[in-house]
Amino acid sequence: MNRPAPDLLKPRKTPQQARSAVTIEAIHVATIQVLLADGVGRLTTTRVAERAGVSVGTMYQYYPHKQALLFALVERQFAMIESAMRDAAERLAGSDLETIANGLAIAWLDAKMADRVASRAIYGIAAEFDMSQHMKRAATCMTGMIEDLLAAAPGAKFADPASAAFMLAALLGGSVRVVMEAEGSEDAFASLRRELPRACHAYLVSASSGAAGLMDQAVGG
Amino acid sequence: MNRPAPDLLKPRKTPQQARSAVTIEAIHVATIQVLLADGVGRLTTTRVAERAGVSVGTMYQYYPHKQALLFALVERQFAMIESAMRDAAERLAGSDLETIANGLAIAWLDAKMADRVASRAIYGIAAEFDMSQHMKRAATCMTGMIEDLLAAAPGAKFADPASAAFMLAALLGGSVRVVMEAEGSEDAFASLRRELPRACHAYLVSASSGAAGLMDQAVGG
DNA sequence: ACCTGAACACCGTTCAAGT
DNA sequence: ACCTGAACACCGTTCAAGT
Repeated sequence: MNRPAPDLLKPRKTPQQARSAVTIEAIHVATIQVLLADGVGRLTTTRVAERAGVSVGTMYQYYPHKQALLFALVERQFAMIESAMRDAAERLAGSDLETIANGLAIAWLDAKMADRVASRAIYGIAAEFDMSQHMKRAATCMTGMIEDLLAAAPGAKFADPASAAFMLAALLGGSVRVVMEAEGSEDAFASLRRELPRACHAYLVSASSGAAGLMDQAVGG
Repeated sequence: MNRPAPDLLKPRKTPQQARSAVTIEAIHVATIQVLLADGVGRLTTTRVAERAGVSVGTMYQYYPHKQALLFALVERQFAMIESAMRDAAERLAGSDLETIANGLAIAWLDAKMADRVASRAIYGIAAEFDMSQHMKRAATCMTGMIEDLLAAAPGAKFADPASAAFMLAALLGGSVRVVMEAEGSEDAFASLRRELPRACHAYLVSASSGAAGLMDQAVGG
Protein backbone atom coordinates (compact mmCIF):
# COMPACT_ATOMS: atom_id res chain seq x y z
CA MET A 1 0.00 0.00 0.00
CA ASN A 2 0.91 3.65 -0.37
CA ARG A 3 2.37 2.57 -3.68
CA PRO A 4 2.65 5.48 -6.09
CA ALA A 5 0.25 5.41 -9.03
CA PRO A 6 2.08 3.77 -11.92
CA ASP A 7 3.26 6.43 -14.29
CA LEU A 8 4.18 4.57 -17.41
CA LEU A 9 6.26 7.41 -18.72
CA LYS A 10 8.56 7.59 -15.76
CA PRO A 11 11.97 5.99 -15.51
CA ARG A 12 11.83 2.41 -14.33
CA LYS A 13 14.16 2.45 -11.41
CA THR A 14 16.58 4.69 -9.63
CA PRO A 15 20.28 3.90 -9.59
CA GLN A 16 21.52 2.01 -6.56
CA GLN A 17 25.14 1.78 -7.52
CA ALA A 18 27.57 4.32 -8.85
CA ARG A 19 28.01 2.68 -12.24
CA SER A 20 24.31 2.79 -13.00
CA ALA A 21 24.22 6.51 -12.32
CA VAL A 22 26.96 6.84 -14.90
CA THR A 23 24.95 4.71 -17.31
CA ILE A 24 21.87 6.87 -16.93
CA GLU A 25 23.82 10.04 -17.50
CA ALA A 26 25.44 8.52 -20.58
CA ILE A 27 22.06 7.53 -21.99
CA HIS A 28 20.69 10.98 -21.33
CA VAL A 29 23.56 12.74 -23.03
CA ALA A 30 23.47 10.31 -25.93
CA THR A 31 19.77 10.96 -26.46
CA ILE A 32 20.33 14.68 -26.79
CA GLN A 33 23.27 14.15 -29.11
CA VAL A 34 21.37 11.82 -31.42
CA LEU A 35 18.37 14.11 -31.33
CA LEU A 36 20.40 17.12 -32.35
CA ALA A 37 22.45 15.25 -34.93
CA ASP A 38 19.82 13.09 -36.58
CA GLY A 39 16.45 14.53 -35.57
CA VAL A 40 13.52 12.80 -33.89
CA GLY A 41 12.76 10.81 -37.01
CA ARG A 42 16.11 9.04 -37.01
CA LEU A 43 16.39 8.60 -33.29
CA THR A 44 16.32 4.86 -32.61
CA THR A 45 16.91 2.98 -29.41
CA THR A 46 19.83 1.17 -31.01
CA ARG A 47 21.46 4.39 -32.08
CA VAL A 48 21.11 5.92 -28.63
CA ALA A 49 22.42 2.81 -26.91
CA GLU A 50 25.33 2.62 -29.31
CA ARG A 51 26.23 6.26 -28.76
CA ALA A 52 25.92 5.81 -25.00
CA GLY A 53 28.19 2.78 -25.14
CA VAL A 54 25.69 0.42 -23.58
CA SER A 55 23.43 -2.31 -24.93
CA VAL A 56 19.78 -1.77 -25.75
CA GLY A 57 18.81 -4.04 -22.90
CA THR A 58 20.48 -1.73 -20.43
CA MET A 59 18.47 1.19 -21.71
CA TYR A 60 15.29 -0.74 -21.16
CA GLN A 61 16.22 -1.32 -17.56
CA TYR A 62 15.91 2.38 -16.85
CA TYR A 63 13.27 3.45 -19.32
CA PRO A 64 10.25 1.26 -20.06
CA HIS A 65 10.19 2.44 -23.67
CA LYS A 66 11.52 4.95 -26.12
CA GLN A 67 8.84 7.49 -25.23
CA ALA A 68 10.00 7.57 -21.63
CA LEU A 69 13.50 8.35 -22.81
CA LEU A 70 12.34 11.34 -24.82
CA PHE A 71 9.88 12.33 -22.18
CA ALA A 72 12.70 12.87 -19.73
CA LEU A 73 13.99 15.65 -21.97
CA VAL A 74 10.61 17.28 -22.25
CA GLU A 75 10.18 17.21 -18.49
CA ARG A 76 13.49 18.89 -17.95
CA GLN A 77 12.51 21.65 -20.37
CA PHE A 78 9.12 22.09 -18.74
CA ALA A 79 10.71 22.34 -15.31
CA MET A 80 13.17 24.96 -16.52
CA ILE A 81 10.44 27.14 -17.98
CA GLU A 82 8.19 26.70 -14.99
CA SER A 83 10.91 27.78 -12.62
CA ALA A 84 11.76 30.80 -14.77
CA MET A 85 8.14 31.88 -14.76
CA ARG A 86 7.84 31.35 -11.05
CA ASP A 87 10.80 33.64 -10.50
CA ALA A 88 9.27 36.26 -12.74
CA ALA A 89 5.95 36.05 -10.94
CA GLU A 90 7.63 36.53 -7.59
CA ARG A 91 9.46 39.57 -8.90
CA LEU A 92 6.31 41.05 -10.40
CA ALA A 93 3.96 40.58 -7.48
CA GLY A 94 2.18 43.85 -6.66
CA SER A 95 3.22 45.63 -9.86
CA ASP A 96 0.80 47.43 -12.15
CA LEU A 97 -0.66 45.83 -15.25
CA GLU A 98 1.89 47.20 -17.65
CA THR A 99 4.83 45.95 -15.62
CA ILE A 100 3.18 42.56 -15.21
CA ALA A 101 2.39 42.24 -18.91
CA ASN A 102 5.87 43.25 -20.01
CA GLY A 103 7.57 41.20 -17.33
CA LEU A 104 5.67 38.02 -18.13
CA ALA A 105 6.09 38.37 -21.87
CA ILE A 106 9.82 38.98 -21.67
CA ALA A 107 10.39 36.23 -19.11
CA TRP A 108 8.43 33.81 -21.30
CA LEU A 109 10.34 34.73 -24.43
CA ASP A 110 13.68 34.52 -22.65
CA ALA A 111 12.89 31.11 -21.22
CA LYS A 112 11.79 29.77 -24.59
CA MET A 113 14.73 31.26 -26.42
CA ALA A 114 17.35 30.31 -23.87
CA ASP A 115 18.37 27.33 -25.95
CA ARG A 116 16.43 27.67 -29.12
CA VAL A 117 17.93 24.67 -30.88
CA ALA A 118 17.07 22.36 -28.02
CA SER A 119 13.70 24.03 -27.67
CA ARG A 120 12.70 23.34 -31.23
CA ALA A 121 13.97 19.78 -31.03
CA ILE A 122 12.00 19.25 -27.88
CA TYR A 123 8.85 20.74 -29.36
CA GLY A 124 9.29 18.10 -32.04
CA ILE A 125 9.35 15.37 -29.42
CA ALA A 126 6.48 16.83 -27.50
CA ALA A 127 4.40 16.61 -30.63
CA GLU A 128 5.18 12.97 -31.28
CA PHE A 129 3.23 11.63 -28.38
CA ASP A 130 0.27 12.75 -26.44
CA MET A 131 1.31 15.62 -24.29
CA SER A 132 -2.15 16.83 -23.46
CA GLN A 133 -1.82 15.86 -19.80
CA HIS A 134 1.39 17.80 -19.42
CA MET A 135 0.13 20.72 -21.44
CA LYS A 136 -2.96 20.83 -19.30
CA ARG A 137 -0.93 20.78 -16.11
CA ALA A 138 1.42 23.47 -17.38
CA ALA A 139 -1.48 25.63 -18.53
CA THR A 140 -3.20 25.31 -15.16
CA CYS A 141 -0.01 26.20 -13.36
CA MET A 142 0.61 29.26 -15.51
CA THR A 143 -2.99 30.38 -15.25
CA GLY A 144 -2.92 30.14 -11.48
CA MET A 145 0.27 32.15 -11.24
CA ILE A 146 -1.10 34.85 -13.52
CA GLU A 147 -4.38 34.98 -11.65
CA ASP A 148 -2.53 35.69 -8.42
CA LEU A 149 -0.56 38.44 -10.11
CA LEU A 150 -3.68 40.06 -11.47
CA ALA A 151 -5.42 39.91 -8.12
CA ALA A 152 -2.51 41.73 -6.51
CA ALA A 153 -2.21 44.39 -9.19
CA PRO A 154 -3.10 47.80 -7.76
CA GLY A 155 -6.00 49.65 -9.34
CA ALA A 156 -7.13 46.88 -11.62
CA LYS A 157 -10.46 45.09 -11.24
CA PHE A 158 -11.22 42.13 -13.45
CA ALA A 159 -14.81 41.08 -13.97
CA ASP A 160 -13.55 37.54 -14.53
CA PRO A 161 -9.94 37.17 -13.36
CA ALA A 162 -9.82 33.46 -14.18
CA SER A 163 -10.79 34.09 -17.79
CA ALA A 164 -8.30 36.90 -18.11
CA ALA A 165 -5.49 34.77 -16.70
CA PHE A 166 -6.45 31.87 -18.93
CA MET A 167 -6.44 34.05 -21.99
CA LEU A 168 -3.13 35.66 -21.16
CA ALA A 169 -1.57 32.23 -20.74
CA ALA A 170 -2.97 31.20 -24.12
CA LEU A 171 -1.65 34.36 -25.77
CA LEU A 172 1.83 33.87 -24.36
CA GLY A 173 2.05 30.15 -25.00
CA GLY A 174 0.45 30.15 -28.40
CA SER A 175 2.16 33.02 -30.12
CA VAL A 176 5.64 31.80 -29.30
CA ARG A 177 4.73 28.27 -30.25
CA VAL A 178 3.35 29.28 -33.62
CA VAL A 179 6.38 31.35 -34.51
CA MET A 180 8.74 28.59 -33.46
CA GLU A 181 6.85 26.03 -35.45
CA ALA A 182 6.95 28.11 -38.58
CA GLU A 183 10.72 28.25 -38.07
CA GLY A 184 10.47 31.94 -37.54
CA SER A 185 13.24 34.16 -38.87
CA GLU A 186 15.23 36.49 -36.68
CA ASP A 187 12.83 39.21 -37.80
CA ALA A 188 9.88 37.21 -36.60
CA PHE A 189 11.39 36.78 -33.17
CA ALA A 190 12.28 40.46 -33.02
CA SER A 191 8.68 41.36 -33.86
CA LEU A 192 7.46 39.00 -31.19
CA ARG A 193 9.71 40.56 -28.60
CA ARG A 194 8.44 43.99 -29.52
CA GLU A 195 4.75 43.22 -29.98
CA LEU A 196 3.98 40.48 -27.47
CA PRO A 197 4.40 42.68 -24.38
CA ARG A 198 2.22 45.30 -26.02
CA ALA A 199 -0.45 42.73 -26.88
CA CYS A 200 -0.47 41.36 -23.34
CA HIS A 201 -0.70 44.79 -21.84
CA ALA A 202 -3.48 45.87 -24.19
CA TYR A 203 -5.46 42.76 -23.41
CA LEU A 204 -5.11 43.12 -19.66
CA VAL A 205 -6.16 46.73 -19.77
CA SER A 206 -9.15 45.90 -21.89
CA ALA A 207 -10.17 43.00 -19.66
CA SER A 208 -9.85 45.00 -16.46
CA SER A 209 -12.58 47.46 -15.70
CA GLY A 210 -10.52 49.64 -13.35
CA ALA A 211 -10.29 53.30 -14.27
CA ALA A 212 -6.53 53.18 -13.85
CA GLY A 213 -6.48 50.63 -16.62
CA LEU A 214 -8.02 52.92 -19.17
CA MET A 215 -5.83 55.84 -18.14
CA ASP A 216 -2.88 53.63 -18.50
CA GLN A 217 -3.90 52.60 -21.98
CA ALA A 218 -4.52 56.17 -23.16
CA VAL A 219 -1.20 57.42 -21.87
CA GLY A 220 1.19 54.51 -22.18
CA GLY A 221 2.71 52.79 -25.13
CA MET B 1 11.86 20.61 -69.36
CA ASN B 2 9.15 22.51 -67.59
CA ARG B 3 8.94 19.57 -65.28
CA PRO B 4 7.43 20.52 -61.93
CA ALA B 5 9.80 20.53 -59.00
CA PRO B 6 9.51 17.16 -57.29
CA ASP B 7 7.42 17.51 -54.20
CA LEU B 8 8.07 14.37 -52.27
CA LEU B 9 4.99 14.77 -50.17
CA LYS B 10 2.59 14.96 -53.04
CA PRO B 11 0.57 12.04 -54.40
CA ARG B 12 2.45 10.04 -56.98
CA LYS B 13 0.13 10.05 -59.91
CA THR B 14 -3.35 11.14 -60.83
CA PRO B 15 -5.98 8.58 -61.69
CA GLN B 16 -6.38 7.85 -65.38
CA GLN B 17 -9.13 5.32 -65.12
CA ALA B 18 -12.36 5.28 -63.18
CA ARG B 19 -11.39 2.42 -60.89
CA SER B 20 -8.26 4.13 -59.68
CA ALA B 21 -10.30 7.18 -58.69
CA VAL B 22 -12.41 4.81 -56.62
CA THR B 23 -9.28 3.31 -55.12
CA ILE B 24 -7.92 6.70 -54.12
CA GLU B 25 -11.19 7.70 -52.52
CA ALA B 26 -11.30 4.40 -50.63
CA ILE B 27 -7.77 4.91 -49.33
CA HIS B 28 -8.57 8.42 -48.27
CA VAL B 29 -11.70 7.42 -46.39
CA ALA B 30 -9.93 4.46 -44.82
CA THR B 31 -7.14 6.71 -43.58
CA ILE B 32 -9.57 8.97 -41.78
CA GLN B 33 -11.42 6.00 -40.32
CA VAL B 34 -8.28 4.35 -39.01
CA LEU B 35 -7.03 7.68 -37.70
CA LEU B 36 -10.22 8.32 -35.78
CA ALA B 37 -10.58 4.76 -34.55
CA ASP B 38 -6.99 3.92 -33.62
CA GLY B 39 -5.12 7.22 -33.46
CA VAL B 40 -1.96 8.26 -35.31
CA GLY B 41 0.16 5.91 -33.26
CA ARG B 42 -1.66 2.81 -34.46
CA LEU B 43 -2.13 3.93 -38.02
CA THR B 44 -0.14 1.55 -40.21
CA THR B 45 -0.04 1.23 -43.97
CA THR B 46 -1.27 -2.35 -43.70
CA ARG B 47 -4.24 -1.34 -41.59
CA VAL B 48 -5.23 1.44 -43.96
CA ALA B 49 -4.85 -0.79 -47.01
CA GLU B 50 -6.86 -3.54 -45.34
CA ARG B 51 -9.65 -1.16 -44.40
CA ALA B 52 -9.64 0.31 -47.90
CA GLY B 53 -9.89 -3.17 -49.37
CA VAL B 54 -6.71 -2.87 -51.45
CA SER B 55 -3.20 -4.21 -51.09
CA VAL B 56 -0.34 -2.18 -49.65
CA GLY B 57 1.31 -2.10 -53.03
CA THR B 58 -1.66 -0.27 -54.49
CA MET B 59 -1.39 2.39 -51.82
CA TYR B 60 2.21 2.94 -52.70
CA GLN B 61 1.27 3.56 -56.30
CA TYR B 62 -0.55 6.72 -55.30
CA TYR B 63 1.41 7.86 -52.29
CA PRO B 64 5.19 7.60 -52.16
CA HIS B 65 5.06 6.95 -48.42
CA LYS B 66 2.92 7.00 -45.34
CA GLN B 67 3.65 10.65 -44.69
CA ALA B 68 2.17 11.62 -48.04
CA LEU B 69 -0.99 9.79 -47.12
CA LEU B 70 -1.40 11.72 -43.91
CA PHE B 71 -0.23 14.90 -45.52
CA ALA B 72 -3.20 14.80 -47.85
CA LEU B 73 -5.49 15.15 -44.84
CA VAL B 74 -3.53 18.06 -43.45
CA GLU B 75 -3.65 19.83 -46.80
CA ARG B 76 -7.38 19.48 -47.02
CA GLN B 77 -7.76 20.98 -43.55
CA PHE B 78 -5.41 23.84 -44.39
CA ALA B 79 -7.33 24.61 -47.55
CA MET B 80 -10.64 24.63 -45.70
CA ILE B 81 -9.38 27.08 -43.10
CA GLU B 82 -7.67 29.27 -45.66
CA SER B 83 -10.83 29.57 -47.68
CA ALA B 84 -12.91 30.36 -44.60
CA MET B 85 -10.51 33.13 -43.66
CA ARG B 86 -10.45 34.49 -47.18
CA ASP B 87 -14.24 34.76 -47.09
CA ALA B 88 -14.11 36.53 -43.76
CA ALA B 89 -11.48 38.97 -45.00
CA GLU B 90 -13.58 39.82 -48.03
CA ARG B 91 -16.59 40.47 -45.83
CA LEU B 92 -14.59 42.60 -43.41
CA ALA B 93 -12.79 44.80 -45.93
CA GLY B 94 -13.22 48.46 -45.02
CA SER B 95 -14.61 47.80 -41.54
CA ASP B 96 -13.28 49.45 -38.41
CA LEU B 97 -10.78 47.79 -36.10
CA GLU B 98 -13.32 46.37 -33.72
CA THR B 99 -15.33 44.72 -36.48
CA ILE B 100 -12.18 43.36 -38.06
CA ALA B 101 -10.86 41.97 -34.77
CA ASN B 102 -14.13 40.34 -33.83
CA GLY B 103 -14.79 39.06 -37.33
CA LEU B 104 -11.35 37.48 -37.70
CA ALA B 105 -11.39 35.91 -34.27
CA ILE B 106 -14.83 34.39 -34.70
CA ALA B 107 -14.15 33.18 -38.24
CA TRP B 108 -10.92 31.58 -37.04
CA LEU B 109 -12.58 29.86 -34.10
CA ASP B 110 -15.46 28.65 -36.24
CA ALA B 111 -13.13 27.23 -38.87
CA LYS B 112 -11.05 25.43 -36.26
CA MET B 113 -14.05 24.12 -34.39
CA ALA B 114 -16.03 23.09 -37.45
CA ASP B 115 -14.96 19.50 -36.98
CA ARG B 116 -13.13 19.46 -33.72
CA VAL B 117 -12.50 15.72 -33.64
CA ALA B 118 -10.90 15.73 -37.05
CA SER B 119 -9.07 18.93 -36.19
CA ARG B 120 -7.39 17.45 -33.16
CA ALA B 121 -6.53 14.28 -35.02
CA ILE B 122 -5.00 16.32 -37.80
CA TYR B 123 -3.01 18.47 -35.40
CA GLY B 124 -1.58 15.20 -34.19
CA ILE B 125 -0.48 14.31 -37.68
CA ALA B 126 0.84 17.75 -38.41
CA ALA B 127 3.09 17.39 -35.42
CA GLU B 128 4.54 14.07 -36.48
CA PHE B 129 6.49 15.41 -39.39
CA ASP B 130 8.06 18.66 -40.25
CA MET B 131 5.32 21.08 -41.13
CA SER B 132 7.43 24.21 -40.90
CA GLN B 133 7.17 24.88 -44.62
CA HIS B 134 3.42 24.68 -44.57
CA MET B 135 3.13 26.62 -41.36
CA LYS B 136 5.34 29.30 -42.81
CA ARG B 137 3.26 29.52 -45.95
CA ALA B 138 0.01 29.63 -44.00
CA ALA B 139 1.38 32.28 -41.66
CA THR B 140 2.53 34.43 -44.57
CA CYS B 141 -0.84 34.10 -46.24
CA MET B 142 -2.74 35.05 -43.10
CA THR B 143 -0.40 37.93 -42.35
CA GLY B 144 -0.85 39.32 -45.84
CA MET B 145 -4.61 39.14 -45.63
CA ILE B 146 -4.65 40.86 -42.27
CA GLU B 147 -2.25 43.54 -43.44
CA ASP B 148 -4.63 44.42 -46.28
CA LEU B 149 -7.52 44.61 -43.87
CA LEU B 150 -5.64 46.91 -41.53
CA ALA B 151 -4.56 49.16 -44.36
CA ALA B 152 -8.19 49.57 -45.43
CA ALA B 153 -9.56 50.19 -41.92
CA PRO B 154 -10.86 53.75 -41.65
CA GLY B 155 -9.28 55.99 -39.06
CA ALA B 156 -6.50 53.65 -38.02
CA LYS B 157 -2.84 54.33 -38.70
CA PHE B 158 -0.26 51.68 -37.87
CA ALA B 159 3.34 52.64 -37.37
CA ASP B 160 4.31 49.17 -38.53
CA PRO B 161 1.37 47.42 -40.21
CA ALA B 162 3.40 44.34 -41.08
CA SER B 163 4.35 43.77 -37.46
CA ALA B 164 0.79 44.30 -36.31
CA ALA B 165 -0.55 41.83 -38.86
CA PHE B 166 2.14 39.31 -37.96
CA MET B 167 1.35 39.58 -34.29
CA LEU B 168 -2.37 39.28 -34.80
CA ALA B 169 -1.85 36.14 -36.85
CA ALA B 170 0.32 34.71 -34.08
CA LEU B 171 -2.28 35.57 -31.44
CA LEU B 172 -5.07 33.92 -33.37
CA GLY B 173 -3.14 30.86 -34.42
CA GLY B 174 -1.36 30.26 -31.16
CA SER B 175 -4.10 30.66 -28.63
CA VAL B 176 -6.42 28.22 -30.36
CA ARG B 177 -3.62 25.78 -30.87
CA VAL B 178 -2.56 25.82 -27.26
CA VAL B 179 -6.08 25.29 -25.98
CA MET B 180 -6.67 22.45 -28.42
CA GLU B 181 -3.43 20.80 -27.47
CA ALA B 182 -4.24 20.89 -23.80
CA GLU B 183 -7.48 19.15 -24.71
CA GLY B 184 -9.38 22.19 -23.60
CA SER B 185 -12.69 21.73 -21.84
CA GLU B 186 -15.92 23.24 -23.06
CA ASP B 187 -15.28 26.03 -20.57
CA ALA B 188 -11.89 26.72 -22.09
CA PHE B 189 -13.37 27.03 -25.56
CA ALA B 190 -16.12 29.27 -24.25
CA SER B 191 -13.54 31.53 -22.62
CA LEU B 192 -11.59 31.63 -25.84
CA ARG B 193 -14.65 32.64 -27.81
CA ARG B 194 -15.36 35.42 -25.35
CA GLU B 195 -11.83 36.67 -24.78
CA LEU B 196 -10.04 36.19 -28.08
CA PRO B 197 -12.01 38.87 -29.97
CA ARG B 198 -11.40 41.24 -27.09
CA ALA B 199 -7.69 40.50 -27.04
CA CYS B 200 -7.40 41.01 -30.79
CA HIS B 201 -9.27 44.25 -30.64
CA ALA B 202 -7.27 45.56 -27.71
CA TYR B 203 -4.01 44.74 -29.45
CA LEU B 204 -5.01 46.39 -32.71
CA VAL B 205 -6.11 49.53 -30.94
CA SER B 206 -2.90 49.65 -28.99
CA ALA B 207 -0.76 49.06 -32.07
CA SER B 208 -2.54 51.69 -34.13
CA SER B 209 -1.72 55.28 -33.38
CA GLY B 210 -4.90 56.72 -34.88
CA ALA B 211 -6.98 58.87 -32.53
CA ALA B 212 -10.06 56.90 -33.52
CA GLY B 213 -8.38 53.84 -32.15
CA LEU B 214 -8.01 55.22 -28.66
CA MET B 215 -11.56 56.58 -28.69
CA ASP B 216 -12.72 53.17 -29.71
CA GLN B 217 -10.88 51.55 -26.87
CA ALA B 218 -12.15 53.93 -24.23
CA VAL B 219 -15.76 53.61 -25.33
CA GLY B 220 -16.12 50.09 -26.70
CA GLY B 221 -16.84 46.93 -25.07
C1' DA C 1 -3.09 1.03 -66.40
C1' DC C 2 -3.78 -0.94 -62.37
C1' DC C 3 -3.38 -4.35 -58.73
C1' DT C 4 -1.25 -8.20 -55.70
C1' DG C 5 1.39 -10.02 -51.84
C1' DA C 6 5.64 -12.30 -50.63
C1' DA C 7 10.12 -10.51 -49.45
C1' DC C 8 13.47 -7.21 -47.31
C1' DA C 9 15.45 -4.09 -44.17
C1' DC C 10 14.80 -2.07 -39.97
C1' DC C 11 12.97 -0.91 -35.43
C1' DG C 12 11.08 -1.41 -30.52
C1' DT C 13 11.06 -4.63 -26.92
C1' DT C 14 12.10 -8.90 -24.28
C1' DC C 15 14.56 -12.33 -21.71
C1' DA C 16 17.71 -16.08 -20.72
C1' DA C 17 22.32 -15.96 -19.70
C1' DG C 18 26.22 -13.76 -17.87
C1' DT C 19 29.35 -10.74 -14.24
C1' DA D 1 22.57 -5.17 -9.03
C1' DC D 2 23.64 -4.49 -13.39
C1' DC D 3 24.67 -5.61 -18.13
C1' DT D 4 24.54 -8.25 -22.77
C1' DG D 5 22.81 -9.32 -27.36
C1' DA D 6 20.34 -12.78 -29.95
C1' DA D 7 15.50 -13.42 -30.84
C1' DC D 8 10.64 -11.90 -31.74
C1' DA D 9 6.90 -9.38 -33.51
C1' DC D 10 5.80 -5.78 -36.34
C1' DC D 11 6.14 -2.04 -39.65
C1' DG D 12 7.31 0.72 -44.02
C1' DT D 13 8.57 -0.06 -48.58
C1' DT D 14 9.66 -2.60 -52.93
C1' DC D 15 9.13 -5.27 -57.04
C1' DA D 16 8.39 -9.27 -59.96
C1' DA D 17 4.35 -11.23 -61.47
C1' DG D 18 -0.34 -10.92 -62.68
C1' DT D 19 -5.01 -8.88 -65.12
